[in-house]
Amino acid sequence: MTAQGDQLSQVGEGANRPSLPSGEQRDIPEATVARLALYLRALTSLAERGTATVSSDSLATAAGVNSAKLRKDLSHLGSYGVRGVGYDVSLLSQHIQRTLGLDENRAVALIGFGHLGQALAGYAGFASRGFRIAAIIDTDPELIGSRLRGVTVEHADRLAEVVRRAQISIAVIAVPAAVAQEVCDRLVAAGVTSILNFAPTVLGVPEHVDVRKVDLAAELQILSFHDSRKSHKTLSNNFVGATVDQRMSVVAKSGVIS
Amino acid sequence: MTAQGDQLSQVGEGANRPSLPSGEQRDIPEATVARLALYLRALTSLAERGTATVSSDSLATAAGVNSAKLRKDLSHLGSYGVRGVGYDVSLLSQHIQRTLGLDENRAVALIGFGHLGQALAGYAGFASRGFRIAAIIDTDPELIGSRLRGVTVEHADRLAEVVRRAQISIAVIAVPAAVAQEVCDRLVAAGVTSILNFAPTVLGVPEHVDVRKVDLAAELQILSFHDSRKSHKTLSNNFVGATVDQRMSVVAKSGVIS
DNA sequence: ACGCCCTTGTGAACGCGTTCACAAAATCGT
DNA sequence: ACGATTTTGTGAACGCGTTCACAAGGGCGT
Repeated sequence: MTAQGDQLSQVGEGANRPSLPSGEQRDIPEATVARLALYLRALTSLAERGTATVSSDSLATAAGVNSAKLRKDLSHLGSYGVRGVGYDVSLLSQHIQRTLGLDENRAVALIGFGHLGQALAGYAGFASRGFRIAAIIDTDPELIGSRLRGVTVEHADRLAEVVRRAQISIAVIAVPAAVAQEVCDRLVAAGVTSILNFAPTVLGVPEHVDVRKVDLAAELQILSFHDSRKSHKTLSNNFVGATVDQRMSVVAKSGVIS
Repeated sequence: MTAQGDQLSQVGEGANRPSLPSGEQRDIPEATVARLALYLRALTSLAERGTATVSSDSLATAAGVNSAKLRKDLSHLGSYGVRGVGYDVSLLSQHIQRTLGLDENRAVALIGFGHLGQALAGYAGFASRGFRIAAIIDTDPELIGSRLRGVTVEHADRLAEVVRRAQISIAVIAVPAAVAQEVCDRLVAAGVTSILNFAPTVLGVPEHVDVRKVDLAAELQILSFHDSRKSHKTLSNNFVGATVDQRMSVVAKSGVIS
C-alpha cells in the first residue's frame, strides 16, 4: 500500500473555474500538487548534500514514488529537465516553490497552543519552508502573553483583529473538536480562506474557503483495517504492506533522506 | 472536495474473520476504507444524540460526503440498510467497527513523547475508538519513568523488549526526522507491521509492513498552492467582510453537522 | 389488501490518475 | 562527426473511484 499520505482533501469549491484566472500556470492536477511537496523535500535534501543534478529515477526513489509518475508530474508544471542528464536541483526546487506559492513567505495563524499547537509551532519544517507563524491564539490564561520566536500568544477574543491586521489567509486549527466550528467561523469572518483542521470534525465553510483535514483517528483506523487482515495470513503471501515504491526505497534508500 | 488517499491495496484472498459467521467483506476499495472512519464518527455522534436510524442522505451530510458515495461504500461491506427507512445507527456502527478491526482493542506503541507525542496520547478519540496505548518510548531522561494513564515511559533501549512483550503490531512514530528511520527499523525488527509516521521522511520498510504518513508541511503547502491562486482571482473584492449569504451558509451548515 | 411514497442498492457512464512504452533530445566517447 | 547511450517528455491504454439514474424493496396510510 501506499503509504504515504493520502488525502484527498477537499477543496471546497463548488463551481470550478473552467476559466483560467489571470493565469500563467495551467491546471495542475490535484494529485500532482500533493506530491510536489514531497519532491521539494527530496530536492532540498539533495541540495544540502551538494548534488547539482538528479535524474527522475533517483529523485523518484528519494521521494518514494515511481519515476514515470514523477516525470508526468513535472511535465505538468512545464518542467525544464535535460534529456540524457536529468534535472537541475536548485532550479527545479525554485520552480516548485514558486508553483506552490511558497515564495511569498506566507503568514499563518495557529489557533490552539496546547500540546498539538506547540508541537506544530516547534516543527522545523515550518519556517524553513516558506511559512511564518504570524499569530498564535488560545484561551488559556496561563498561555496568553507568552512568546514564541517573537510571536505573542493572544486571547481568542482578539482573533479577528490579529488575523486582519497581519493579513493572514491561512490558519491551522488545533483546538478541541467542540469549539472547532466556532473558531472556524470566526476565522472565516476575519478573512481566512484556507484552513488546516486537526480537530476531528467536519467543518462547515462557505465555498470560497478551502479546508484540509488531518484526522489522526482515521489514519489509525485505516492502519488497523489492514493490520487486522494481515494477521490472518501466512508470511508467504503478504503483499498487503508496502507499495512498490516503498519496496524500491527499501533497497535503494534507507538513510538517504535524512 | 475531498479526495483522499491513494494507496493501492490489494488484499489477497478473502478469507475473512473467522469469528464472523456471515461476513464476507472482501475486497473493500481503499478509498472506501478511508471513509469508514468518517462514517463511524458521524454514527457515534448520532448515537449519542439518541438517533436510532438514519438515512444515507443525512448520514452523508454529517460525514461530509455525498449520499451516492456513502451508499456505494456501505454496499461494499454488505451493509444492511432498510429501503424506505435507512440504516440502524448502532448496528451499522458495530458493523463498521468490526470491519476496521476495532473490536480487538488494538495495542499501539507511541514512540516519541515530546509535544507531538503528548498531544497524540492525550487525544480523546484514541482510547474511545478501539485503540489502547500500550507502550510509550522516548530517550529523554526527564521523561522516562513518568506515567500516563497507567503506562510508563520507557527508554528507547527497551523498545524491542516492550513491543514484543505487549504483542504490539501498530506503532506511531513521533520523533525527529533524523532518527525516524532508525526507530522504524527497530520497530520492524521487533515485529511491528503497521506504522503511522509523523516524521517528514520517507521510511524504508520491508514489504510486509504498512506505512502511512502524516505530513504537516505537505498539507500546508497544498493549501498554499490553492490559496495563492485564489488571491489572484479575488484582488478586486476583499472578503474581509464576507457576504451575508456566505456567513449564513456557515451558520446553517454548522448546525447540521455536529 | 393495495397502492403510494420513500430510500436503498447497483449497473453503467464518466473522469481522473497511474502506468506503459517509446520517440525525441542531449551528452559522451571515439 | 557520428553512433552509442542515457534520460526526458508524452501519447495511449488501463484501472480505480465517483457520479448518475433508476429499478427493487419495504413501510405506511387508507
